[in-house]
Amino acid sequence: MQLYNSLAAEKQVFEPADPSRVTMYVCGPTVYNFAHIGNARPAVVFDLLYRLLRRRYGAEHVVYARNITDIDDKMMAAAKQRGIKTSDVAAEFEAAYLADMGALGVMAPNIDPHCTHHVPEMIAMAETLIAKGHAYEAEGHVLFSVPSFDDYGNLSRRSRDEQVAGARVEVAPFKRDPADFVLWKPSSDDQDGWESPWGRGRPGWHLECSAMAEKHLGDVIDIHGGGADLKFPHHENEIAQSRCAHGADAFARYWMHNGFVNVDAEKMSKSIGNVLLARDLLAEAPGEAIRWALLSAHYRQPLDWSDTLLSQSKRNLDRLYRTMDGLPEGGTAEPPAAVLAALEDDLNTPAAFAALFQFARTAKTADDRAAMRAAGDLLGVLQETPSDWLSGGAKVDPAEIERLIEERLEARKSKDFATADRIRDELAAKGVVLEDAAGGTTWRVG
RNA sequence: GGUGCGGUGGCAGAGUGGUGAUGCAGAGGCCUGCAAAGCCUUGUACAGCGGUUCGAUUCCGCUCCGCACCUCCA
Repeated sequence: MQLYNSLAAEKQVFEPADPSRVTMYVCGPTVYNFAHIGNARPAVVFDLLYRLLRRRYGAEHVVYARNITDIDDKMMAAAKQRGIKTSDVAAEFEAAYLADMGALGVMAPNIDPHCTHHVPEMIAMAETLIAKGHAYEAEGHVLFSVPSFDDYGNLSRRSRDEQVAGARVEVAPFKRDPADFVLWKPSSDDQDGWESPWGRGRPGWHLECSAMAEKHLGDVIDIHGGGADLKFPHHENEIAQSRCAHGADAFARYWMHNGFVNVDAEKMSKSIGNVLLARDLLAEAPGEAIRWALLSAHYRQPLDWSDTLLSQSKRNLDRLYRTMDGLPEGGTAEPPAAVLAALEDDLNTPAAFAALFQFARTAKTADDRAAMRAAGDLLGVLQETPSDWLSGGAKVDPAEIERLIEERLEARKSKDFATADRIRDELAAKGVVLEDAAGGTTWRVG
């Protein structure tokens, strides 16, 4: 299997350090709001990778951790505004996140570490970094000393000079170097906080992932994933923290970054008002169609979300379900080799889709149907029975449809095509499409 | 200003130094009472200008255009 490693900026053959324990960490959501379609993309992309790894190394040999960030200033602000506890905000939106991702076919990771449960580990890591001379305390803060880590900037390919020159944010006076970042910061009485050697405070965002990855996956992990925007500074800082704390020459061996989702060619943002929530999309389209749309472009490319994309995705799935519906059941098979090969080539989902369509065109047997289903298992689609999918969303009672089909059949027998066509048109107006095949008339939702 | 990514047919979107993926939409045909579905056929696609090459959409250079990131946005 080949994966594009952001750290090396090239596609590489993936070799886990230990095939009996393949480790993967992905930056999960900060649970202060409902997940939008952009949040869904990494969840879906790395879910696909998880499925591929499980297939290749065995489900019991893959450990996937995706954190829940439940300490955050935005969350505290939301809680204060609503007069509830931060933990209540977290619980509400974590549940919503899991429900929405589940509807998109995203499997639960093996581990979903919560920041609030790992504060002691974070404090310990900060202490280690101070002891090793990579961090220092200043005015209740603990800061990471960027100049103490020579490889800082390797992932994002930025030299320290450039960063300083490009800095656009006012530098806090207590920083020794403008690039230093916060590991721990003090909390006021009305803010959430934990006791620490530096007083009551809370961890910095970057430290959370390093500490949780260390605890659950070990000092060096195989794959670390996340959105492209996290490459700098978040992932750069994670590398600095973990490598300096562990004295290791690597944190994650492979770094993977997914591209952004735009909406109608514009960046999604609250000010434009074009933020698409996953739950709203799920109300109007099947989860599989949304997932298909998210996978229709290569994960490293930007994806332009639109109504057209979503409806085309639905149609693509209709086509595959129709093919499966016409095949006998009961076969067993592996996914088509071309589909698997495309996916193992850096998750080339568009090529995998193309291979699946080509396979579908010549599919004839129950085993072929099983192979399509197996490909669907890997991609996280084609999980419904074809008849359920094709009749989904019908606004007419199926029994009524059957009665009208019978009535039309009688009309056709007596060559009363006017009546036959009237019945067909009436059903079509309700979204029900009739198909006269050799074996009889079937219907589906158009 | 810095760093990185990208510009492929009506749309989406892979890929490749030489035989023009795939899906949707379009055109023609088969099938059908007519349709639908399916199948077959079809389409002046690779931003521009140079260079390397027997040959470039694919490699190199330049130009134009777009996008992202540059301290807590997936």
